[in-house]
Amino acid sequence: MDPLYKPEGVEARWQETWEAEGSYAAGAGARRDETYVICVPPPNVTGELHMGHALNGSLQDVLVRWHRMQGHDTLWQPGYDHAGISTQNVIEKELAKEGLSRHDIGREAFVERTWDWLEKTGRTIMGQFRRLGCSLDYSRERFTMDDDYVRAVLTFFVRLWDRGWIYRDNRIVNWCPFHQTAISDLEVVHEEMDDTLLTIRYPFADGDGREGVSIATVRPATILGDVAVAVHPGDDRYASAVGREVVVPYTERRVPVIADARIDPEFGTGALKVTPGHDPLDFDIGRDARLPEPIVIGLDGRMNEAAGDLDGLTQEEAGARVVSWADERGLVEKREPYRHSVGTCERCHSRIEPLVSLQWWCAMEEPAKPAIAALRERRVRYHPESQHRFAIASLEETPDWCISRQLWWGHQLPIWYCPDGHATVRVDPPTVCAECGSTELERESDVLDTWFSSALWPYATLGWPDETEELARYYPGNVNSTAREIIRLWENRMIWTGLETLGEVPFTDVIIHSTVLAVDGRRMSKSLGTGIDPMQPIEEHGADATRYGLLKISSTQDVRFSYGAIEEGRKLAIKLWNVARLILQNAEGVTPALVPRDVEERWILARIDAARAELEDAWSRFDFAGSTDTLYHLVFDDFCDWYAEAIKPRLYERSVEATGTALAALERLLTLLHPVMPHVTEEIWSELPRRESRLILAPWPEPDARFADDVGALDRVQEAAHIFRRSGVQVELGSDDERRIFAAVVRPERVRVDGNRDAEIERLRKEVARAEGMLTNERFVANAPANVVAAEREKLERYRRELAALGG
RNA sequence: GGGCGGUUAGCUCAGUUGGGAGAGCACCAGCUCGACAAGCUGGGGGUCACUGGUUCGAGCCCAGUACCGCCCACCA
Repeated sequence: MDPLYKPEGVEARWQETWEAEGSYAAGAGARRDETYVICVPPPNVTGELHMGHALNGSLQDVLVRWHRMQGHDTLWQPGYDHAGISTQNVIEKELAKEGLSRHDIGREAFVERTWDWLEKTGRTIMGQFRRLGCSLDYSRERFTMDDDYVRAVLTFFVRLWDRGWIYRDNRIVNWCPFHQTAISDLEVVHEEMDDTLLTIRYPFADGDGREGVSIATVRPATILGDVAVAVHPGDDRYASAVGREVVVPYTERRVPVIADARIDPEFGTGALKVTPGHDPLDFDIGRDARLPEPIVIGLDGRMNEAAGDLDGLTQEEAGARVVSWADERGLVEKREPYRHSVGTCERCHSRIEPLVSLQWWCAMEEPAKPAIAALRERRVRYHPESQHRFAIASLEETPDWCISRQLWWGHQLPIWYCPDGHATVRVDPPTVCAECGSTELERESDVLDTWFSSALWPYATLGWPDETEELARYYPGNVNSTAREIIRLWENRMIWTGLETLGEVPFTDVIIHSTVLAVDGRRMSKSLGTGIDPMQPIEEHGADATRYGLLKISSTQDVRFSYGAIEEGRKLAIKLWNVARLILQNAEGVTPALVPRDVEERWILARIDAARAELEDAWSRFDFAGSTDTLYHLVFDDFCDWYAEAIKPRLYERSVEATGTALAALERLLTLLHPVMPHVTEEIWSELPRRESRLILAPWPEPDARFADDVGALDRVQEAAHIFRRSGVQVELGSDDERRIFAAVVRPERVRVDGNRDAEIERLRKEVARAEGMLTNERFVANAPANVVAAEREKLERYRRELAALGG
């Protein structure tokens, strides 16, 4: 064995070997009929691995490797999302470099070009997952634009259509003027912006022009689309105004003053100009009051022909014209600087234009019901619990879903129109209109929201809508793990679509993993320059160390990235490597044999078994941070500092029994570490004698009752060592074994003790006094649980013993 | 504005039915003997954010306050 552990070569070699030998494949090493299934959240096909992916990959891999070792038929499904708007954005930028727009080359060529680009440049993340050591079944990689996946998406659409949940309507949507498409609320990000809040008076139509209702606005251009002014019904200031008419500036249209309970009397003047065509709240108010919905801003974000002589102007220009018109007439009452949050497109950060347009929708009330029930009955559980409550609340208030996008990259809606406007909905292109028999059919040009296809991921990857063997075997799955912000976009939708198509929830547990923040506590983002490429620590310290470090910090909702945690992982890998060398250098010709006879042998096996139980408990609760602690102390404290030191003399004597047991103990240790640090453990495993199989497929240790009672076997020696090192007093030990271990580990002849015996006695006296105080407190003895009191008695005994040993 | 989380050693953070305040790193001292680009042993260092409450007993439970952060959100 190389005296130095060098992760870079070792890790790449095992990753290739495991994949080539089929250890990653579904069912590899299966010894039981039970299945264990996780599908990876499909990353954007254009994306690169970020720290969140790396954490999520690490923890899913722990679960997958752990279950594979338990002999389950394990499938970890990889793949990519076509990421409609995001990918189209990338290709449009490429085109722009050549001075072209998508319209210059046309839809077909654009889609062609997207595929070409993906062929050459896309799909990098699965390679990065491999480098992290993630044991996904890469042979089953799927893409949401694969032919059969497309068929699944269209089949699902038709199913929803047949259910009567799909409808088309003119409603207010978030319009991105750059991408020229509608986007969902969930794709809108709010950013703080500085604006001017204008207070403008709308004079009464039947007055002298000096009286009226004043409104507040930051978007004066939308005044052109005003159809009313609304006030709160209980607002005394405006009680007499309701029912009268006011004149809209510039357009000089007369519009009514109406009352609506959604108005906040506290804001601005307490009166709202109602622009149903360009504001979500106004839209709702307008629909309920049956007001017209004029649209004065076009799809390009500029004023349109409905804006009259302002047609073609930008909103800024039009707004300025309207304001100066009002200013000349003394209608502008106030201009205040105003900082507020404004919706922007999450991809291009253009200011979102709310406008009314004709879109396809999916009604959500009915589909959500079974999902809400499933969550309430805990057929699916979100972890942590707080996210479970959030997920239910999100489903309960899900608005109808705008599923159409005016993009070219994606799943084109399976709807064909005849010249009379009848819609025929089919998976395969129809030849005649279902209603009138016309053969002149034209397909809907819109594509589906990207999340519509991701919602089918757990079963479309298994061949649905066909009744495949895979689907029967691997659906429903077990776990899904993802980021918090994606609960509504993805998790909840997989749950309701799974119930709709297959009648079962797609998984039983959802892990909402930590958000990895930058070292300074801010979010990691490209624009802030706070992002850290996970490939960097992997190259520097190794994948094992990076996995360990990420898991260690994953305890709370938001965690700061920490190089320290990764360095700790690196230390652990090196320590493991070196202790393995110690044993293997002295194990020539010896085979592993689990025949523990001595105190320290039974003790280490008991410690390992206790750690096994702790790991199982932690991982089944999805507590990954806790498990790293267990592993670190098992290796450093128990295995190296006590067990290895205790058996060293026997190793050097080439004791076959001691060495054989050491090899067996090392095997168990490696097995427990493998899910977190697969590479270094497999590398050591491959050096063990008579080792044909791979650790990745080795059985997870069963509980071993033989050692259950031996956890405390070394207690007396450890206690004596502690006293000796602190005070220089050597305690009398009871057995030869104890004396032998004390001599081997503590090596009293080499310890120059400058510990303070008097200070130690003083410390122990205080402890004794404290324990005696508690045990003589009647209320404590009466109220405390029996085991607590017993523990306190034991402590008192021990302190007295130690005190006696010191002659105090 | 709403939801959630955080506040414990110089730093990063554990602390699972309320019962001796912990780890890693950093720092100091000693050892370094046939695994250890190091290791081992020991040590210093903390009003567990603040204020009340419940309890024999609170880092942990309850109420409130203050900061920090994340997510969500149509306040014109």
